Amino acid sequence: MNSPKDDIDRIFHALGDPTRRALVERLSAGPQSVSSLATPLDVTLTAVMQHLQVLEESGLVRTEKIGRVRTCRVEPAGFAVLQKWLSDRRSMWERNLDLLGDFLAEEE
Amino acid sequence: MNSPKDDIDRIFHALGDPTRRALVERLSAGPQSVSSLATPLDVTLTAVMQHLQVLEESGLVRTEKIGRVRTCRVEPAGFAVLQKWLSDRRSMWERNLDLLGDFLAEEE
DNA sequence: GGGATTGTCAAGTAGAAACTTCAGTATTCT
DNA sequence: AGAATACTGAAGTTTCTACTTGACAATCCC
Repeated sequence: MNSPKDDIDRIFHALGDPTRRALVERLSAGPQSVSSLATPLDVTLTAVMQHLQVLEESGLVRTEKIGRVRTCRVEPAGFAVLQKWLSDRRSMWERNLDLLGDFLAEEE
Repeated sequence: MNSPKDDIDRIFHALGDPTRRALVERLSAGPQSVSSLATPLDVTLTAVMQHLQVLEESGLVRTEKIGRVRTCRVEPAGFAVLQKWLSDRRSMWERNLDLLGDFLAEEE
């Protein structure tokens, strides 16, 4: 019962928050621990944890705890869903423009 | 003073709402009036108007009023910004994987 | 002109989301 | 063992957001 519709919902919701997007951007440069992610941000560690949980549930980020440190990294598969949504939209309106072109061509 | 950072912020925020995403998806199939967009949705016309305003401010949708009807259509340029953000992230983590590969190769 | 259609504006409300504090646990370091 | 580090969980607060209602304006149709 985990439809792709829900996936894309969670993904866009996750990226809708600027702090979470900043986390993703920093993780794109490479894996990091929770506290190193928190350091430059002016929010508490708890807040960062909550953001990471949202990101993880959306499938954009994967985390793994070893010893007492939890390492976070980007999960490319999540981004593939986003890329697909974008491509689907584009192909839709491009098809419409083509149809319009055909129509106009037949007019003359 | 309209940095690309703000652009991407508005774009992701706009798409973070499922109703707005539904509007975008339907507009991808072709231009529509506000009321025809509102009909299948179980929210008021006013709510749809508010969503469209957010979408327009984000640059994802363009609207034009002729007579009493406002026609809405997708604005591809807005999506290009989104596509670029996505490509930038991907190229970042791909580069990192390459570097990791090089490092591992030198190990042996 | 009069009624129906289509959209706009202002103000208010309910629920969601982000963030905080604080207390607690597991792990590592000395 | 004791102190420091890194995170976890529960609970409360505040700010934001989606949505509504109701009054109003412009346009179209008969």
